[in-house]
Amino acid sequence: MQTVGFENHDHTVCVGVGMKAAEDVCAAQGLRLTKGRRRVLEILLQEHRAMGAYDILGMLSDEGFASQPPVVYRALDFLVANGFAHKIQKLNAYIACAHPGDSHTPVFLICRACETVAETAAPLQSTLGEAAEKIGFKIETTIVEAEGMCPRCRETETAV
Amino acid sequence: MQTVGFENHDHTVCVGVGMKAAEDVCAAQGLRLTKGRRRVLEILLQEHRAMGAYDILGMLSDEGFASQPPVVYRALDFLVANGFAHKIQKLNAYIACAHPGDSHTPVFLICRACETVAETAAPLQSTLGEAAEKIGFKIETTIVEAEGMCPRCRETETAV
DNA sequence: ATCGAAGCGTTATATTATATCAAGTCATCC
DNA sequence: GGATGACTTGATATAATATAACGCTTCGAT
Ligand SMILES: [Zn+2]
Ligand SMILES: [Zn+2]
Ligand SMILES: [Zn+2]
Ligand SMILES: [Zn+2]
Repeated sequence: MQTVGFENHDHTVCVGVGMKAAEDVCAAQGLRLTKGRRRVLEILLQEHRAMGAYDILGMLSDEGFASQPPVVYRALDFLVANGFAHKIQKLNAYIACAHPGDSHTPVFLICRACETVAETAAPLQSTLGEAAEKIGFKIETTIVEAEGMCPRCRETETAV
Repeated sequence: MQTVGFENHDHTVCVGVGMKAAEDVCAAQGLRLTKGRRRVLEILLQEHRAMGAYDILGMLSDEGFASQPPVVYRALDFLVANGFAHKIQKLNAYIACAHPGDSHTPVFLICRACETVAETAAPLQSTLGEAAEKIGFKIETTIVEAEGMCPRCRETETAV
C-alpha cells in the first residue's frame, strides 16, 4: 500500500483502476453501481482531489442529471459506505479511495495551504484498539486526518 | 494522562480544574478570557459532552447573552485555538479538553449509540510524523476520531 | 405478473458556519 | 488625561452543508 496524492502519475490509470475495482466489488457483493453512482465515482477519480458535494452536484447538473442535493448525497453515501470514496471531515469534502479493494483505515494528509489531500495508512489500528479495549470501548471505524504542509507548498512557502 | 469520559467522577472538580487551567494559561500568555468565552467553557465543562454550537448558543441566549451565531462561534474559536476545547469533526460538535494545560494530540472515542465522547491519547504522533516526512509532508496537527460502542451501550446492546 | 426492496425525482427544510461593518473595550504611550 | 491601535463585541445578512418526506420507477425474485 503506497501513499497517493503528491507525486505525478498517469492519471487515466487511476480512473481505470478505480472504476474496475468498484465494478468488481459491486459484482461480487450484489451492489448496484447505477448511472449516477458511477458518474460521481468517475468524477472523484478524474479530479483526484477532495471535492465538496455541491461541486460535484454542479458538474452532474451540467451533464443533465437532476440538480437537487439528494442526488449527490445519495451517490456519495453509497460510495462511502462501500469504501469507494472517503469523507474528509476537516474539509467537508469527498475523495475517491486511493486503495480500492483493500480493507484499510485511511490516514489523510491535508495541506493547509492548497488543500491537497493524500491518502496513506498507518499501523495504529491495533495500538488504538488495544488502548480502547482496556476501558471497554470497542472501536469500529477510525478517522485520522493530519493537517500540515505538502512538499510543493513547503517549497514556495515564504512566511511560516 | 488518563482517559476521561465513561467512568463516574466528581464533576465539580472537572469544572474547577478546567477553569483554573484556562485562567492560568490565559494569564501566562496574555489572553483575554472574557465573559462570553468563560461562560462557554463553563458550559462545556459542566455538560461534559460534545455539544453543537447552536445548543450552546441556546443556553447563552437564555442567560441574556446575544443570540446570534457569531457569539458562540467566536468563543469556540478562541477556546479551540488555545486548546481549552476541541471540535469533534464527526459530530460537528465541541467538547471541553479533558487534559487542559498539556500539549497533546487528542484521540476521541465516540459511541455511535449514545454519542458520548471520551478523550484519550495514543502515541501515534511520531509514527505518523515519520511516515509523512518520508514523502515530504510536514504534519502540524492531527485529528483522530474513533467511532464504536462505549462500555455502557455494549451492555445494553441487543442487536449488533 | 406480481410483489417487495431498492433507487430516483422533487420539494422543502434543517443544520452548521461565515462575511461584513459599525461600535465598544482595553492597555499603552506620550 | 487624551490619542493610538489592537482586540473584542453587536447585529444583520447570507453562505455552505446536509437531511426529511413522499410518490413514482426500476429491478430482481418468486
Ligand atoms: Zn481508501
Ligand atoms: Zn500544498
Ligand atoms: Zn484535549
Ligand atoms: Zn454509548
